[in-house]
Amino acid sequence: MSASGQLLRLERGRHDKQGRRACLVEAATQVFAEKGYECATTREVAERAGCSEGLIHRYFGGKRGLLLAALEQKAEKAAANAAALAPDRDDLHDEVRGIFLSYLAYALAQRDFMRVVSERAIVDPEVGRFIGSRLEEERVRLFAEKLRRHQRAGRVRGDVDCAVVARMISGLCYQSGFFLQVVFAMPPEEVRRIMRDVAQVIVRGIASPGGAGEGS
Amino acid sequence: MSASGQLLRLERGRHDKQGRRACLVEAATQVFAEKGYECATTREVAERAGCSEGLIHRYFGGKRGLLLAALEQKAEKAAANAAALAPDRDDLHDEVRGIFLSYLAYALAQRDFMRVVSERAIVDPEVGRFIGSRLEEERVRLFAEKLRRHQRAGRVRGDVDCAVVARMISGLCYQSGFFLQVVFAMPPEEVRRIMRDVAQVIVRGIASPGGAGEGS
Amino acid sequence: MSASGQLLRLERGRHDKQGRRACLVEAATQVFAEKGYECATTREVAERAGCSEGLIHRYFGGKRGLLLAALEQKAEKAAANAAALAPDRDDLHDEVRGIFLSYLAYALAQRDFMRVVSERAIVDPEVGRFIGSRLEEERVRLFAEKLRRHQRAGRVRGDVDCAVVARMISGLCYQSGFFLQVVFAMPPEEVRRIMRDVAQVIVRGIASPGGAGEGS
Amino acid sequence: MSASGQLLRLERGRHDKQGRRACLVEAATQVFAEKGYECATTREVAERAGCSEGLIHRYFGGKRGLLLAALEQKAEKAAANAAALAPDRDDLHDEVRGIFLSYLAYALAQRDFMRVVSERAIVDPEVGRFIGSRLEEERVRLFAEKLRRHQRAGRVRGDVDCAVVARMISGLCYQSGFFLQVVFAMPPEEVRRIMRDVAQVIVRGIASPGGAGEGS
DNA sequence: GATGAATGAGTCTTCATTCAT
DNA sequence: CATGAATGAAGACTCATTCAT
Repeated sequence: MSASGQLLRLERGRHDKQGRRACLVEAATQVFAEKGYECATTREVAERAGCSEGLIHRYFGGKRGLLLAALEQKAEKAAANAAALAPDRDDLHDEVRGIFLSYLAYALAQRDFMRVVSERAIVDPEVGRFIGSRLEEERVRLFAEKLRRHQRAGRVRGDVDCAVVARMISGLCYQSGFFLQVVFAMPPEEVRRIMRDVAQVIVRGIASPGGAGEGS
Repeated sequence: MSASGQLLRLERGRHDKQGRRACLVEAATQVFAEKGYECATTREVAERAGCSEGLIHRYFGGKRGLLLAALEQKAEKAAANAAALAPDRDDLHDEVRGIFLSYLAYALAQRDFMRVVSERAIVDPEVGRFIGSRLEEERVRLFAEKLRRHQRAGRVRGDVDCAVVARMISGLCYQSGFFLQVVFAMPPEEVRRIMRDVAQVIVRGIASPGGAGEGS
Repeated sequence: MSASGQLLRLERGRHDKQGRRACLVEAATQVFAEKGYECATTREVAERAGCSEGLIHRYFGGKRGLLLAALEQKAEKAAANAAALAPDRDDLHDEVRGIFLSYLAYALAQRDFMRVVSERAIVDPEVGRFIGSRLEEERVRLFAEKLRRHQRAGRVRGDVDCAVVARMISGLCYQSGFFLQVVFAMPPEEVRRIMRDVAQVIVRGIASPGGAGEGS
Repeated sequence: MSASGQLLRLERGRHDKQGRRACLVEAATQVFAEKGYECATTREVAERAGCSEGLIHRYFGGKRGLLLAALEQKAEKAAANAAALAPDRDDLHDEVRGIFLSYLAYALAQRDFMRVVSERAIVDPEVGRFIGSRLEEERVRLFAEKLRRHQRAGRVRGDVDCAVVARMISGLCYQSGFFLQVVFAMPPEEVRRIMRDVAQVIVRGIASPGGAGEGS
């Protein structure tokens, strides 16, 4: 989102711990996204934040700590944004399809930083668990809540475990949004087509028998 | 599989291009799995292969080329193994559930090398596309074939696009096998439980209306 | 001695130049002893003294000045303690042996700070000269005085230059107490045995011919 | 000795492991002596040796390993030189005085590298023990041998433990040669005067009663 | 053709010191 | 006057790659 936003700048030498931390996290998010974690240098982050390299180590304990801080901030923002991305729909099919399509767009926009997060999550177990328990769980919870609303309205079968379906949807979001589109470089329009069909299969799999879940 | 197999060894200084290449690829697969790509050193690979570092560059053009060669070998093996892992079943539910459960076991066994492949696929676009077009497509094709067999037998609705569902299944395999189990460190039994439910939802979503797709 | 004494503490922000200086010197003595001069950080000293790093520079002009101040304090204490450590004896042999043995015990107790002082004396010429002229000369003077008492009593040959012998004794104290025991890690009991013999050789070398200098 | 000798040089890129190691040890000895251990940089050592920095780490495992190697070489040379420095004398007093005076000259010549060795011996326990067991013991053994020769010739009392006196002499050598002259910056001629007197005291302390040990 | 010696560019990190508040 | 935020210079070490033998 605001990764490309205006970079906060503080005049050099100015005493402002909070501001500096924010600058550094912002600069780090940018540089990591552009260069990847390994290729990013603390020096460039410091330069872009307009402060000295030492501060990174004082405040975050090093390069890794800086990433963790950036992740933490990301998680907070993500929680706030997630709900806004796909507004509740009264049609189950619209809901599921909406989740997929909005995530596909989001993943495309965030591709660079997502690469960093994904890579680090794989390589660094602590980051992996952090992502799993903060970002992933958060999204699963949100989706489950959406599904339960439909379930209460009778649009989803009573014997469906919404948490499981939510996890399935979340996983498919990530697989299609990040892996298909970004890693495997599959054309976005093709991915969208696939996910529309996938939404239909899922909806058919969870919709109440006689129910009015199907839109198309 | 044979990652833990006996390490081929050639006497030092012996001229045997084919043998050397094989030694190096095998050693690289091991070292990459143990240390991760970045932390693995060409020196250790050469040592374990029992030859000189220079050879890695002569034969593979460097560390990256070595990984590519290891990937290529992996892809060949994977194609052979894939079919064997989940034998065809006549019950659709058994089929889908079998695919998931066998993949979960496979991912757990291959976790270390899988980490390397996934990480590199994310970081290195060429590796990403290679994995996408060789490993992923291969698996999707295999799954689609399985689904089409059920479709021809009338167990899968005629209007279902088997390729799409195959891709969905493949994505969910990877997501649950690697991300949930390995990256997010979710307990394997919990993942298995989830995927059994997921299989049911999918089957319900694609089974022929009157059909006998449901087992449990 | 009081290196392990209670650490004086002043409430933060309190204005008390004398107290602050004392706190800092005490904290510095501890930290230097524990970590060595190079590895000690002004930050830790400040933390342990309960004040800010900047004060070290304001009061002592930097890390080196802090060491100098600690040394100065040490020299004052040492002068006071030296006499007390080895009380005058009427037997020459007891006197010399007593000097050695008490120093051996002292060196063992002060090993950590002694390491710092010795190292800095070697590396920093100013510190070297300071130690030479304050600590060393002081001790030589004290020992010479002791010897002259024996000389006046006729127990030491009239043609002996007490200052020289005092310096010799002082040097042997340091060599055995610090180098043999601490640096070369020779077992203390062995060092004591050696120094008892050394005392005898010295006494025989300075005692009046017919004299009653020999005890054992 | 040859610290100021011609610096061996190999043309860059030339393959010569032995030669490179020798170059690096020699260059290190120089640079350590000039700058002190801490201030010496591996970069300068490499530059002066005419090779790349990485070699220091490959061959010696780092800066510390380089010092250890330089020390090892020093110890070998020292063993060879020691005997030559103070040739055997038939007069006991000449012998002892000769040992002192030759050491005083040696210490003055070697002052810079000696500073490094001493400092490191104090700070780094492993270096301390190395110096203690290799250099110190070697010298003590040599001196003891010299004394035993005099003892066999009846010039030294039969009840004198030559090993102890040798250690005493060795300690006084180091104390006067390095500490008095170099660390405490006492004028060399004064140190020589003191040590002549010290020699006399020692000789008087160990010479056979009726013996002809005294020269002056 | 194989070896392994040599390269050298590149990075994180540490800390005494300064100076805005 | 005390604080502690910010500085910035400096250095050891790693490793893929090259090339002399």
